[in-house]
Amino acid sequence: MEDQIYAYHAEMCKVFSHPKRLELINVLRAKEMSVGDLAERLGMTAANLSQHLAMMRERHILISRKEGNVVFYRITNHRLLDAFDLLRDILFEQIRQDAGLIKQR
Amino acid sequence: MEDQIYAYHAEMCKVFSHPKRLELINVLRAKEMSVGDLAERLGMTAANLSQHLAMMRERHILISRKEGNVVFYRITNHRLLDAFDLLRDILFEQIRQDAGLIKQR
DNA sequence: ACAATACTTTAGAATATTCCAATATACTAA
DNA sequence: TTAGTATATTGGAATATTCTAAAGTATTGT
Repeated sequence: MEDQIYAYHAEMCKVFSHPKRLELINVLRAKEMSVGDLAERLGMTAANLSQHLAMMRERHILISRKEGNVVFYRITNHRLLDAFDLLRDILFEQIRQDAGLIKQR
Repeated sequence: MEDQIYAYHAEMCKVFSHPKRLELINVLRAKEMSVGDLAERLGMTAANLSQHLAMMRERHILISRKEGNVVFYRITNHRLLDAFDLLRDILFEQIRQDAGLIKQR
């Protein structure tokens, strides 16, 4: 039971463990976007992007909306951005500290 | 440059993307622990655990302290636990919502 | 109906992650 | 010095992730 929670937790975190998926989340911060626009913005093929989008949709991180021929994606729960920001902040703190250790010598 | 940040960000998040590493972080929440005790608590071989510990050490998530024969590990930056808790919370929220959708039918 | 556009899916190769088993290292105690 | 304990590292097999290329689906415009 507890193990199951860790497993789900890890599955959700896998979303964050790819640079392009992080960029995607950051780009969708303010507004929804079409697959085509996202592909251009991120410099990826539509096929590859679509795979990432699918895995994030399955995990309920993103939802899509179809308008004619075009599919728009947006972030499901904006608290996810709080997690994104917090992790990035911790990273920056760490980088500053590591830099400090080098300077000290 | 911006790409580099996403790459580092993703590297840090990989720590969270394995159930046993999450459990490890959660167990080290309150206190440092020896490798032996951790191995027993998590039900892993010392060798396997040691590999996870090494990757977390390299990313400066954990630090170790040696006392005689025994190595103790602890969390470097406790803000990481805030991220852990936030992500878990988002997960629970999601599970509740998904359950709600099923009940509605 | 046909071609074009936007996106998705599938198959498979390349790469990365994970685990186990065996060996290596560091320290302690006899 | 030797044996024992605790941890780390290495090599290799099993599995998972990622990307590319090609084919598939849905919708629009002619």
